[in-house]
Amino acid sequence: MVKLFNTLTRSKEPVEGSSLRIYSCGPTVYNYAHIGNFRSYLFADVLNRTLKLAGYQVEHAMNLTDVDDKTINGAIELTKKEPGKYADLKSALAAYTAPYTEAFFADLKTLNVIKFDHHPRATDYIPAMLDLVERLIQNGVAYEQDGSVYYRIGEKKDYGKLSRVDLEKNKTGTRYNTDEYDKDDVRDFVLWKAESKDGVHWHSAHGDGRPGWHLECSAMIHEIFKGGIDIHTGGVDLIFPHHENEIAQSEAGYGAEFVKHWVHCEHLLVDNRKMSKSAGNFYTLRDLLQQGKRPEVIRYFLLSAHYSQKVNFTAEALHQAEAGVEKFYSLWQRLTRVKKNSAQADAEFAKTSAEARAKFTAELCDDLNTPRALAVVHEYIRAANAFADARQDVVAEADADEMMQTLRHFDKVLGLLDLIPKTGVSGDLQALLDERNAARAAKDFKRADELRDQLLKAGYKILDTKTGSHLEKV
RNA sequence: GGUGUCGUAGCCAAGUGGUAAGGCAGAGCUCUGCAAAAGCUCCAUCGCCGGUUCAAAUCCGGCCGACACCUCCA
Repeated sequence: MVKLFNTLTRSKEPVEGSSLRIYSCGPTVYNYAHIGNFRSYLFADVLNRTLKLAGYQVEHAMNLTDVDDKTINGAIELTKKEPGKYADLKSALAAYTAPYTEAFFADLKTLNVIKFDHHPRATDYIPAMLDLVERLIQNGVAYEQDGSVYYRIGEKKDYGKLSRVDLEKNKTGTRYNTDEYDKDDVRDFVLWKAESKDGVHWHSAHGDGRPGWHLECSAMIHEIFKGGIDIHTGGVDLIFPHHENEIAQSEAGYGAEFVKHWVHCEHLLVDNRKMSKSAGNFYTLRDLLQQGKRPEVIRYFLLSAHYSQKVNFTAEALHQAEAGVEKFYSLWQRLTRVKKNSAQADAEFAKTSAEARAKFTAELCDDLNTPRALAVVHEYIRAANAFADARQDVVAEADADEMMQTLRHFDKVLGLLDLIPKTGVSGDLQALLDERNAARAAKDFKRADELRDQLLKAGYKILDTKTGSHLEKV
């Protein structure tokens, strides 16, 4: 049974049921996603993987926001750059968002995020959104004003239950700019925005317009899951107003319970500061890869802190993550080359392994405690290395299997083994290694050390073991 | 102004009433021709002050210090 902290109740609650419907807020495809975004998507991945490891059936959707102010501005820029190329602004919008959508999927793959079942795009769900708008008007909680439709917050008695924002108090001392709005109440939020024929627009009973930001998630959840969902995830910044508004419109429009479990992931800081373009500490995944950072290291780094805590992205932290990944890989590679015999399995070690697997799962089931899960992994790595040390790298096949099976079990959530760098050792390198070992056997240590340095420069370090020498990528 | 989060060793980071997980870095040792890798050993009383309790990092109050949301934002 997995337990998750529920933002709605501010307490850890069990996830009931065996078949779960999950919706995670995904990217707005107006740019390449940054490392902070990926924390959130990786969090969704860890949730997904953990639930499956714990035996749940999972149907998981992550949306793509492809129509909003930012994407529309991008589309307008496109048409300015290449006048006449696009039939209308809507097709320019599609052209503008396509490469970022593609990049997003590529980036998820780079980080070894398991594919989600659905990736609904807002523009594919306009009818569903308009349907929700009509329901809200019929139910008396939304009203039209100059071609736009607004949600009347005053009608929702428990508005604010998720974020615990008290709009009555917030009304004064506020940053709302009243002049910009034609709404009955400044706090009301827009469901449907009137838009001229020149803008990105769809036809509706209220004239031409386009959806407000909050609308898509409610409509898509309703369409895809035909009802409420079990878990909804997103970054903490979405709690208010986005998720609060989603709750309001979904509950008022569809009636039934909307979301059982709200789970939010904290922000990532870079060098202890909020990441922002103006501060010059804004990194996309692509930027980092270009700097030579490895995806598996980024993945490990993001797992090393609990999702509910801020995590600080620094060069030092990344270095520490790299060391952790190396330890994991290095044991895996050791196991692939260990000499095997047909001796009986070591019962005590089998027990250690089984306990480690169980503990790993248990830690994750406890509100996705990845730091504790990693602690279990490290303890196991130590035990396994000690086991192999004691047997001078000659172990029973059954024991080797046990160890690999355990690492694979960890990897069902860690997702690191798929990203292991290919260690194809060329014949040239192998020849150098052989020559070095021959020199060493002949006690020509000067020559042996020269060759070792040469290999290191080529990017390989030598591991001398009882069963022979091996090269491992640095 | 409102709401909320956080402050644990040089660094990263768990633990939320029973006497401080794990990792990185560092030191010593084993192994090694020397190294590397691996293993073993060592390395903190939890921002400050007060309170509750047999017992507090963990609960309560105050203070100090970071930060987030309230506006597009993962």
